[in-house]
Amino acid sequence: MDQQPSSSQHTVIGEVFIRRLNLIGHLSDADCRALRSLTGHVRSVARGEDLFRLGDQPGDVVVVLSGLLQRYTLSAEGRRQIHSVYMPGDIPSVESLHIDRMDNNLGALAPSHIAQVPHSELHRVMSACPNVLALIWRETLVQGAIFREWLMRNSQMLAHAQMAHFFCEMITRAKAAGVAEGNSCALPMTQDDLADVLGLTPVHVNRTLMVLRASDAVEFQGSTLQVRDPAKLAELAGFDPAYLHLRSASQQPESGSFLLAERQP
Amino acid sequence: MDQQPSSSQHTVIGEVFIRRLNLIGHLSDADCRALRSLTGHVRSVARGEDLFRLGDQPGDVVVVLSGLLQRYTLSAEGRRQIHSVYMPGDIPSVESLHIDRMDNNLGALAPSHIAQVPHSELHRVMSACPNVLALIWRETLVQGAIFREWLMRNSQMLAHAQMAHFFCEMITRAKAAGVAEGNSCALPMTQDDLADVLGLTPVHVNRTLMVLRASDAVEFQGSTLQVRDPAKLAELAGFDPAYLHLRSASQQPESGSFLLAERQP
DNA sequence: CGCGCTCTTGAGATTTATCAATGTCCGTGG
DNA sequence: CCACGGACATTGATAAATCTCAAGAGCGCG
Repeated sequence: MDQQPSSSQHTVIGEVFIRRLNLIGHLSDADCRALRSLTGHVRSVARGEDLFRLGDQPGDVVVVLSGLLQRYTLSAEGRRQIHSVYMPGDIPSVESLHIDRMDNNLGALAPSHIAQVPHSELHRVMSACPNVLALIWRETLVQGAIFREWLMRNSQMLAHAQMAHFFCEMITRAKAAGVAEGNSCALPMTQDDLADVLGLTPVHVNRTLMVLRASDAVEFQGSTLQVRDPAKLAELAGFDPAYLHLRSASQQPESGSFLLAERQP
Repeated sequence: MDQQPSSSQHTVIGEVFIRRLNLIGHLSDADCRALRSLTGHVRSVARGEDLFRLGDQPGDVVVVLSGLLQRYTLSAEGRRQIHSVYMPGDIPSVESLHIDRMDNNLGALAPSHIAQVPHSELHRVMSACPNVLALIWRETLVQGAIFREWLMRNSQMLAHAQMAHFFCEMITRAKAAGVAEGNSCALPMTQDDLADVLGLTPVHVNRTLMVLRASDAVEFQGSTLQVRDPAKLAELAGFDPAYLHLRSASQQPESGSFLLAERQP
């Protein structure tokens, strides 16, 4: 893994915001200019490391540059529920702008690079650009819509359909973010992690995974998700991407050069 | 049921906002004055009736004055998942301010009275009072935190613990909103509705309910929730109200006279 | 009085969990 | 270069939680 300078990286951070907000709305030139002025610092996180813990009062917003982050809680009996998985280009902790105290944890599922942007920086830009404020607010609401979909998925669907649904969401988001290659994308998480996303047992995840693999719809192995038959997968999952509120579901921007692509040769 | 005038009801609507926002933050006198200027109109909704449907583009925000609302989706196989339950004093559809298209449905679980406030009215107040904007944003984030907790509950907990958890949340929120009487509150929903909250079968809900009743911790009958042993219930549920982000968990305002209390004599 | 909605009960099927062991891959240190 | 350890994946056998189907009971309301 190459060493990242932990100094300020204005351009990179602004571009991530611009790209992400453009996926769910429209930015004016002035908005973009303001966003490019955002400053913060980049650092790397090891798998298993936490950025914020329950009860913390973060002063920064996090941006994922590479790797994979998780938002999770531990239930009373010590079981982990993963609430979200964040891929490069995502902005995990926007809601900390207006909720002071973390009611969950933010950590890394894989070695990752992130940028941290002070709240004050974002407040500065938002008060200058009402439209940016509206879109960042919308971003938090889209994340809320995803929570609802996950609730439906985990509560109402059978294991194989749940899993297919999760894979559909991941590949759709990866394509929108420009971090997919065809119908594949990096998904550096273990079967145990997947179990804690879906609320299943690792053993059952393993067996379900083999069923999906046999159906030739999708494969999840070696930290990579490969969708072999998108139509079949979507049907298994009953997947409708509307809840992601992407401006255009078919959107597929050119590869995101500003993201630190984690290539394993 | 008494007939409500469907004319503008400035005072009532403003007071609901003031009370709700004061539960999760601080309003200045100027904020309150501005909120009292909100206008909208009141109407009643029958059980089973929908206010907004998937795909709609609402122009109003809804405020619950009496009864009980649900937010729900139908899964691919036609199963209903209830994502939220809204009691008097709650503001179900705030997120429609910045998400144009509904990705779920908003309907009534019981005959209810609601007020509808045009988006333009809220935008007017929010642009005059940044603090009101921040608190309304926070309100949407708190709703997101509740989604996360429901995800954890439905994915990780056993039926009886899930149910205890839901009841804990309801009584806590009812107390905070001032619509509880001691350790009881109105909860006008059926066992089938409860099943679609918890992602269980109505049959299993019925059996689990009897277990809880026998444990003498809680009773849910005749549209009323009665918590007999709060400590035992909370322990069963592993309940920690932190995710509700109430300013003070022990807060118990005087009975909300401005809410149209639905009294069944 | 009877109909519809909700609640209750029973018996058996299905899904998923649990426990425990084995297998595989890979990096590290001797 | 090989042995070892650790993390992750796979397998088998059994148990537990929950679902399905089906029928009956209670009760409010027209």
